[in-house]
Amino acid sequence: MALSTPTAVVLELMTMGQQSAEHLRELLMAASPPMAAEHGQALTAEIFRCCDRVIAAISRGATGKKRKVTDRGPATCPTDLPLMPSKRARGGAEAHRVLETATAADGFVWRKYGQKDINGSNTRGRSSQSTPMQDGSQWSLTLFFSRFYYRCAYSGEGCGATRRVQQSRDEPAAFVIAYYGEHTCGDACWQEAHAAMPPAVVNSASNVWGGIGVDPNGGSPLLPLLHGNHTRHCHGEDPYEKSRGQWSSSSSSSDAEAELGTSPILEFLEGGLGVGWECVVNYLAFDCDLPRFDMLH
DNA sequence: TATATTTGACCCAC
DNA sequence: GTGGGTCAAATATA
Repeated sequence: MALSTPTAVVLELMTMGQQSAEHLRELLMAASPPMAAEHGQALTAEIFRCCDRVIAAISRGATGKKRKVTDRGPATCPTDLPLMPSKRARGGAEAHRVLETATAADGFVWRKYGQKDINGSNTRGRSSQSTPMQDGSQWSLTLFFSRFYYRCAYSGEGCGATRRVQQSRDEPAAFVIAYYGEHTCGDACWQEAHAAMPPAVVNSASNVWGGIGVDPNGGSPLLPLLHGNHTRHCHGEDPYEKSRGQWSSSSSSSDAEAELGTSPILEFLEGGLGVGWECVVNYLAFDCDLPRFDMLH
């Protein structure tokens, strides 16, 4: 079946986008004054370019290697004792809950150990749109929130502190960070983390990264730094993918296109959807809410 | 090669 | 049955 996969759907949508852009260009050439037509030509060219990039990226991704299916067999460690409190019980046992809008850095070194899509049945906190296809069927593009689980990098030394990061439903521009347990690794880990943690600063006014340092969180999302216009000016790096790397200090923000490309989805959201989507599907949405496609009819 | 991240699967509470 | 938390093999990266 041609449209049975999200990849096929994206390709179909982008092809439709190309057609629409072509139509728009024709309309602009026919009806607009020279200046507007010139502007419109540039815009449609941009749309074409974005569509091409998305299609190319998706096509590459479709042939990429896949994770091998694991055979874990039955109950791996039936004798394992729970290291954490009861899963459900932890919901009311969190030690600290923070609404972060500036930075997720808290000075500790965290290691990501899991990620889950949350509240798939909850319409609040996600966005969706229906997309009629050329074959008459209709698909909905649904954005789910994901929740990220981190534990202290010193968990191997007995530190039982964990952290849970989730996009705020009430305030999508913020992250709710919940802390569980206490750091038993002492001041050492905190100080060590701070020693290697230059302040991460984003000049939101100019949309240029500045004073960028090493991500101290070992994978924790600094996503609140990446909102809004930053989606097009982050040097083309996926903040999650680069969790172990260094934040780019380049100021060539306008050159994002040339440096994008680590992820088809990233390209899709960075360029393919264009400015109109920028405020909605920023990095926050990019990695927390990978688009999903559900058949309506 | 070591280390960190990703992600499918498992387990458990509700 | 479903949602959420965690595990651990596979994979990526330095």
